[in-house]
Amino acid sequence: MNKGNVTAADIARIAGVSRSTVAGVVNNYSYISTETKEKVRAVIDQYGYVPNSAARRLVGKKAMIIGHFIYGQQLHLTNSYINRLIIDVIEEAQKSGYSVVTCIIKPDNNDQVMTLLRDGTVQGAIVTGGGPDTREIDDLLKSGFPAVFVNKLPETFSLKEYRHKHIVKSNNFQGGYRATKYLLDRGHRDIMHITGLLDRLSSKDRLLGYRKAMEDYGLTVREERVLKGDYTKSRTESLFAACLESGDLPTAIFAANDMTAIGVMNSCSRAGIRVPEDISLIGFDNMPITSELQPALTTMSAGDDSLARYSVAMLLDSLTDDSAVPGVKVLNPELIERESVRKLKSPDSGDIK
Amino acid sequence: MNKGNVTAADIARIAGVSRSTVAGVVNNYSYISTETKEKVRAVIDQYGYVPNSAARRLVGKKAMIIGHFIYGQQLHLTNSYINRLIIDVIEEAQKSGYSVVTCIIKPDNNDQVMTLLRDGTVQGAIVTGGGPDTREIDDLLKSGFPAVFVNKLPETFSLKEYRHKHIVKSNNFQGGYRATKYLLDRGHRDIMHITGLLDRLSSKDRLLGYRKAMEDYGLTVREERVLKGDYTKSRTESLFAACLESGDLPTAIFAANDMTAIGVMNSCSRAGIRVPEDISLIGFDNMPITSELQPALTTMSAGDDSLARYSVAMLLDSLTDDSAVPGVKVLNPELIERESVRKLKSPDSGDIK
DNA sequence: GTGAAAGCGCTAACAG
DNA sequence: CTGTTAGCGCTTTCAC
Repeated sequence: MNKGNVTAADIARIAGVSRSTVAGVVNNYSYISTETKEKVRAVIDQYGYVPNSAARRLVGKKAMIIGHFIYGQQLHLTNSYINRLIIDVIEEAQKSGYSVVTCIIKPDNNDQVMTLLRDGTVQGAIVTGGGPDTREIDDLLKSGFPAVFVNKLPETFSLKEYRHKHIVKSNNFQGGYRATKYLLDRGHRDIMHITGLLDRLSSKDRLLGYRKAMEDYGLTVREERVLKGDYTKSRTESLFAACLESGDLPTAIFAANDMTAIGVMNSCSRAGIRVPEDISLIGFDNMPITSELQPALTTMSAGDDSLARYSVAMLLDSLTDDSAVPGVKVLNPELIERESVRKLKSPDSGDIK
Repeated sequence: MNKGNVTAADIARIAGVSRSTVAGVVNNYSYISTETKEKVRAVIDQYGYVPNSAARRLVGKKAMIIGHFIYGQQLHLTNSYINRLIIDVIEEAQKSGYSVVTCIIKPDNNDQVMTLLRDGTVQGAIVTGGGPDTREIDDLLKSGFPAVFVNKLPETFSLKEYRHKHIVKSNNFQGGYRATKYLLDRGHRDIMHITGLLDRLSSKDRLLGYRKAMEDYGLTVREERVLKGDYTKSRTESLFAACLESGDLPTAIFAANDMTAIGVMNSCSRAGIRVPEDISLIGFDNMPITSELQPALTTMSAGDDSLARYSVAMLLDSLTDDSAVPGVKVLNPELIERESVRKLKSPDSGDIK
């Protein structure tokens, strides 16, 4: 039909009005008569006219595009909650008429990202992910550029520099605490924790939550019960193999993420140890697959789509409303109760020898 | 520092040259003297000048943005290969300096997508997903707009209308055939197939491949051995429960996707049937989780990142090179051999009673 | 080699 | 209520 290059001038000529009238119709200005609007709109529809976005942006109109910038690579391998966040952010933004360009930041593509941020393609940014910050991008984000950080504080974070930014984060301490408390409440005393990468704040916090819960129950954590993992299944399995060999098994394990929990499940299965009959297990992240496992994994949910909901909402607010007050939204992980934890009849001796 | 609104005119003034010289430096034109380039470039770097993308697009420069349009919703629930494709496409495009706006097409957001396609935001489109086509978008794609369809042929597909489009697809027939043949080669004769949604071409083809393989081995397919599933775990489990009840189990099952295979695994586990000792199992899709299961699932890979590689390559080619010949790239699924299939000593009686 | 001028398609003042 | 005019920031002839 047409090649998509119908212009406002064309419409104006065909409809017998001026170019500004066409603009008025497109932007639905109130001072255009209803009949003119209808007439022009008919022509617009007929010719499939859509205002060129570059031209409107040039004259100061918003482009309705936000950026989602994710630090880190090998996303499908680590299979973290970020996979889900990517889609949730898109769906959430679309609901408000925004589109999102999702961008994966790697050590070698800073320039590309910088350009995207500076050349006006995106109006604002959602920033996530665990990789090391790149100075250039971090610097830019420190400027007045609208951004919300999701579960990510730049390494060089200082309250002063970032005070005009929004932050959405899950409370990993609380999550670790609740997970552990859940096990404690079900009678477990000898509880092992397999950590994630401890240079990540999230892992540290989950560990801290675990320790606090144990402490609150008057239990001392034996350091052999804290296995330093890295969120991967393979590392978990080698870690756990050593534990199996020693024959000194806990009654329950709090795994720092679901992948780790899966590693434990597999190790147990191979060793003839049953979950939850012989050992109870709780994960973290609520990966979609966890509900499909046998047994279904009890785990902590960082809030599912609420991370995306809040991030997008906060960003769009700050785009629309200049007076929007930057804020910090903390989401408390929720326990998803399934089948991998068993209630003990009477608490075992725990750490008290 | 600056607010990102440094303009070419600013740079020109500061560097003491004209605006067109700045443009010449930015675009690295050969007729600018090296010293001028260096001088101007220094100023550009210092002030962090980046040409406004809207302005350059307006004068006919490409914006280096492509769209990835995905029909369908609840993507994280069905957990198909599309989740991975989304990321792979982004990474692949970024390698060539392109950014991608990923867009999920739902029944109620056609307008938004139409606009994105028509207003010049994206130069080209990659189209995927299983949902019902929307006429408006389909129409547009039928026009001269550069697009590649990945595992998706519009319902109204006709070779003539789409002959200028690129198509990347996995050969599901071949995949079904190879999966079944693998089981046959390992001595299985009584092989069940649990299908996906049969209104999807992919499911139909996988079923056809299964039938053909059986036929090539001189076996007749008993129709009770073809269970009509819908790619979900829950449906699979209810389907398989009936089968378990009857006591008439096959020696091997070819599941139309990994989720279905997982459903079978769980059902078996609950019924005390071991995989692969009692029953062999092969899936389809090579979801990341399949390697982590116990036993690790043997499955068919649609080519992992090669879908994204080919799609992006084809699209970018057709953007850069007008004379690029549209083509169809068919990817043959590959067998990922893991632990869920057992080799039978001697073929059982199969369907021959 | 470099600068001046035109114009991409749109919107926003300002006249009428 | 509608048309005219002037840019938005950039690239690109075309003179110099």
